[in-house]
Amino acid sequence: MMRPTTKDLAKAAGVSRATVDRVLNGREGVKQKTVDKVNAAIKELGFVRNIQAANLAKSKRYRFVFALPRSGDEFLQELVRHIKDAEEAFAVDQIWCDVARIDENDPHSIAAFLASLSSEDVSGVAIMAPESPQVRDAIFRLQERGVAAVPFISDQTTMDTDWVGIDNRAAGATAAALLGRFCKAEAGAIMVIAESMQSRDSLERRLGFDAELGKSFPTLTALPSLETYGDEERAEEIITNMVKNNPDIIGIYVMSSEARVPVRILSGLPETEKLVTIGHERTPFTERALHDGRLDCVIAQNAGHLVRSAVRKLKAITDQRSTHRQQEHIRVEILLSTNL
Amino acid sequence: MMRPTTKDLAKAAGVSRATVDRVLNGREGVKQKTVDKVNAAIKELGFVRNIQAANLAKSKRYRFVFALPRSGDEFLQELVRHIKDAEEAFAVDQIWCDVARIDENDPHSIAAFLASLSSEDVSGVAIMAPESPQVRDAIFRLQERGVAAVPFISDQTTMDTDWVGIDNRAAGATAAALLGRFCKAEAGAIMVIAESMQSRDSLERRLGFDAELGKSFPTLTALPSLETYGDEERAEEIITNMVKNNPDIIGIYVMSSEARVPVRILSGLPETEKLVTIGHERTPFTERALHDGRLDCVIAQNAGHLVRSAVRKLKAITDQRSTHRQQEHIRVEILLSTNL
DNA sequence: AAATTTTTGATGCACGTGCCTCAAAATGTG
DNA sequence: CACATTTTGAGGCACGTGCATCAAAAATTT
Repeated sequence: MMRPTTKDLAKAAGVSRATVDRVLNGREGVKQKTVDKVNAAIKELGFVRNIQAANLAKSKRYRFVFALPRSGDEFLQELVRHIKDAEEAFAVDQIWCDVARIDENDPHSIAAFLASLSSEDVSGVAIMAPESPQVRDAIFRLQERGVAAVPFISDQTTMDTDWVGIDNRAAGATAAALLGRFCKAEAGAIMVIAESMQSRDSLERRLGFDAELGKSFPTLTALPSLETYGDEERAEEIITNMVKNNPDIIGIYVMSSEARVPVRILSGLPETEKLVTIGHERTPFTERALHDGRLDCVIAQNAGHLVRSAVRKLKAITDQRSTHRQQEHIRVEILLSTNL
Repeated sequence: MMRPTTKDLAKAAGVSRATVDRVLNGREGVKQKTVDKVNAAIKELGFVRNIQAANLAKSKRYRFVFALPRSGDEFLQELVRHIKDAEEAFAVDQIWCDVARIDENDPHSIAAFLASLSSEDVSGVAIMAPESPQVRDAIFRLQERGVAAVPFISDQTTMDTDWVGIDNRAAGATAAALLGRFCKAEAGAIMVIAESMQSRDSLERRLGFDAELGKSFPTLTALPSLETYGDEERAEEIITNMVKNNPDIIGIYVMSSEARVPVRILSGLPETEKLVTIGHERTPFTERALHDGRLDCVIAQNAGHLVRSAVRKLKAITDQRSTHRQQEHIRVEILLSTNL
């Protein structure tokens, strides 16, 4: 019930507390033999450094920054809200959280922002930005300077270990599985609406979607992805066209994380009223849409979990601990009107 | 970026650190006027006690006990596994977790067990047991002795504030919604299999199930609940009978948290092979069953979340903090083979 | 006003770790 | 061997809070 302390360690290893300190904090000028002795004692006693006491001694405080895109609709607001909540919840652990807005389409400015952060005043950053060489480099240099970094929701291929977000392939496959099972018709076409197919996230969702549809529902065909580019007029035009030209549409998959515009347009078209429609992310809008039937199902990643997981990961990296993968795995959630 | 300390508080309130200490820890012999002064300063500075430092000073360690039923199959094992994991993950916070097995059907022995716990060596208990007057009383006395307590998965009506578990009504409703949508037939009967309808959990699931089925799928009828009482032979007999006598069964809802026995029996009956089947809880068995199609869907409460939520709640109570409800809300998860 | 009680202040140690200084011991070099 | 260099030890202060003790001040009673 009592954890061994550095004092116990010193006694067990037959060295002084000063030497234990040197080994624990990786300082210079200790003979390999002594290092080994201490490490052996650590193992034998099952010593775990008391981080609370260490932080107290160092007056350490954590400041974590969430770098989020400047543009975005409700889902982004949800994230910001949960970051504010987390700030409160983690206050007892001496953790501060901040939001910084970055221009997602300007890798140069993102890199510049990351370069401006010093480990003096920022312990870690959660970055939501599409991958690009500049950003990847900036993240790398950030880590070299001793600032923890995790990709947040948007993935950076190079650092998949500490990634915080869902498996987008699984998300797409889940959407397909539900669409397939919800559609009563024997055969037909599925309309797929995305914001853009440039991002890895969209591509992976589409891959997962097609794979599952082909495997489990071969009588359903997915139409080519419509890209709205976040432009409302364009969205209206291409969606209306697609509906007019494809009378055999029996289901709709809104792949983008902001479902508001597409769903609003769809509910204005009488042809799509009774079609099975699936969207992404829980927001005030999608909640309402689930209730009144404009959406039949929502595939979501829990915004609160995302934020808290990012915080825990950043803290673990800062503390030089390993994270428990299992605990930090973000689930692909399925929302119906019954389980909100 | 720097939190105010008790020193700052003392200065701001115009009193000594000793008096601040008396007020913060509710000791006797302080004039009301002085108490008010200190409280005003707390508010003004936004003072938050540094729990890490306090625990260090008190050499406080947390020991939490999970009181789980003695009998149970895979789901219980999952819980135990996650408790072991949590033990590791929370070690940095000086938290120890233990499992104690109780006889769920003997309220007297449960009460005796709870009575044996003293706040000296146990900080809190998560209790998984059906409600009964004896247990309720024992929990009450436990709390009076300064031991935190939360109902765990099985609910205790009287203390719904700190309850850790899912909304079973919503779980039942979700099962109904999915069964309804997954069944391609126009009309038919749904078989419902439970371990026992004595527990509140089962009753609430059934209530939610019937409500949603009646509301959204009026052409489907739910048959009376079959109760297996955890007896394999009995289960085989009543399930087989029910299938023989109801050729119009088109879906099956296995309501109990241990789906193994019923599903095994069902897959031995040719009549039920292609029927839509929904079960509860993620276990090695249900995962396999999802993959090979014996189960179409699983409604689950995340065992890891349950455990960690219980630990955080118990810690918050012990620290005399309020918990963030939002964060601790356990979701009704929907699992398909695509989102495991 | 004196005696008593209540309230407050001053001070110091403890918790486990980080970090510093200075001296002592061990090791290596010519 | 003497000397320089590397490695280790001893000790102490700091972090923010809890918990003592003892004396001083203030309020209350007689």
